[in-house]
Amino acid sequence: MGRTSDARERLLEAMMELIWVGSFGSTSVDHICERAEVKKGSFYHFFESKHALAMAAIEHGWDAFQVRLDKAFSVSLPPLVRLETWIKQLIAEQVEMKAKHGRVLGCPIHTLGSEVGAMDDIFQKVLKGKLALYLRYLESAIRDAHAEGVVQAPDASAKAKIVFSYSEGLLAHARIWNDLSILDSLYDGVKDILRLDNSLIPA
Amino acid sequence: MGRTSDARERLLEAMMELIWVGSFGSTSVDHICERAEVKKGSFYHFFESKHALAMAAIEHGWDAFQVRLDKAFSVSLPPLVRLETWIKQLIAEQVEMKAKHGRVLGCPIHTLGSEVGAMDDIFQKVLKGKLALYLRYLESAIRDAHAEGVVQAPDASAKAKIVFSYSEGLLAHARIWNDLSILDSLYDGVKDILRLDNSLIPA
DNA sequence: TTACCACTTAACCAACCAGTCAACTAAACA
DNA sequence: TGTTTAGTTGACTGGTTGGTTAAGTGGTAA
Repeated sequence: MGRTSDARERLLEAMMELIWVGSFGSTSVDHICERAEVKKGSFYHFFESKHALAMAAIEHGWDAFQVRLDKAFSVSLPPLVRLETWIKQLIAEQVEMKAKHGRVLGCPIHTLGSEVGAMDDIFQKVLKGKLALYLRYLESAIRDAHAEGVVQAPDASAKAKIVFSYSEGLLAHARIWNDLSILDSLYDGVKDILRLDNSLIPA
Repeated sequence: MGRTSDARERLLEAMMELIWVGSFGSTSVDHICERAEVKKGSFYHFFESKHALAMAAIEHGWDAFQVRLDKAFSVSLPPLVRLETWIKQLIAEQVEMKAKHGRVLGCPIHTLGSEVGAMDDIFQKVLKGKLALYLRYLESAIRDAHAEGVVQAPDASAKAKIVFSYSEGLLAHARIWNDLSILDSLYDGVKDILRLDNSLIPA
């Protein structure tokens, strides 16, 4: 009963875009509504607050992201290929966003998490959950790679955390410099951390 | 002539504190004035805008930080001791801030830089300058360590960038998790990246 | 065909935002 | 001691903030 609408989806996507390009603090409800072509009353019909929309937008964005993660880290692939695909996807996404918005955007979860700090408990809980999930993909691939003997990582969990922090740090660096070429070193950096002399892909 | 005042310094410190604990966006001129116990009129007597104060506060905070960097990375010390002192200082600072504000704050320049992205050119120029300067300390110590043969870093510049991105990523991680213990792995992580089996300090 | 209700619309609110200003105060120096 | 002037004060502005409300509109399902 009643009419249908895609305003909810348009709001989710506008919010994600604005938070990613700018920040949570710099994104106002009016801006979101304008971008989504939705009137303010409709906004509050679908979401009870700006915070609630932000949470839903992160959740929504993550779901799409996880599909790509599942593909990149498919257990059907050799572990080194998984890692290589992950890096390729990551860079491709940044290239796409730079083409779209003229800026290197980095990782939205890390950027948003840094911004709000531990100021908002519920918010932070969601972000921490996603980041922990992300880390698991890396850890599993590195553990498998170690088991195959193609990588030196007796403590796969510790190694994954290093790779993860490094990649997030580098993404933030690229965002601050607004320079895609900074990401060129990601491939070699991960190789270095994992002690791979040759290509990630075995010949 | 005319009276003197330390209101300028109080404003600089209040701004630094509020930006570091929260964010630029969440910090209002009223908050700054309240924290610094300065009336708004006085604020605009010393600084022409909130932006201008933020820039001055970063500059002011960096100057104090650089004194500690110069001490930690003193060429009089063996390169590995420099790196160890750097990590010790970094952690000590985070411990101090957590005791003071109840939160792990991470690196203010990286956090602020991520927040404003490339949206504010002048802002970003200052932040990039500081980060580039910071990187030089690491690079020099790693190059010296390699020359002494105590570290495996034929490309000291590349290695320094990895260590730097890793440390910034880890700091952001600790901020998001609001957990000091995350920083415990910094020591081992840097050792791993630099290929040091034993303690950083030679026996 | 009609009744219901999910959705839409625009006007509205109090609080807050960055920034202005003119009158005022007191410390430093001659 | 008197003059200068850097620093102080509080009231003010116009615009924006997140959020509310009440009256409508039109698609859907019975």
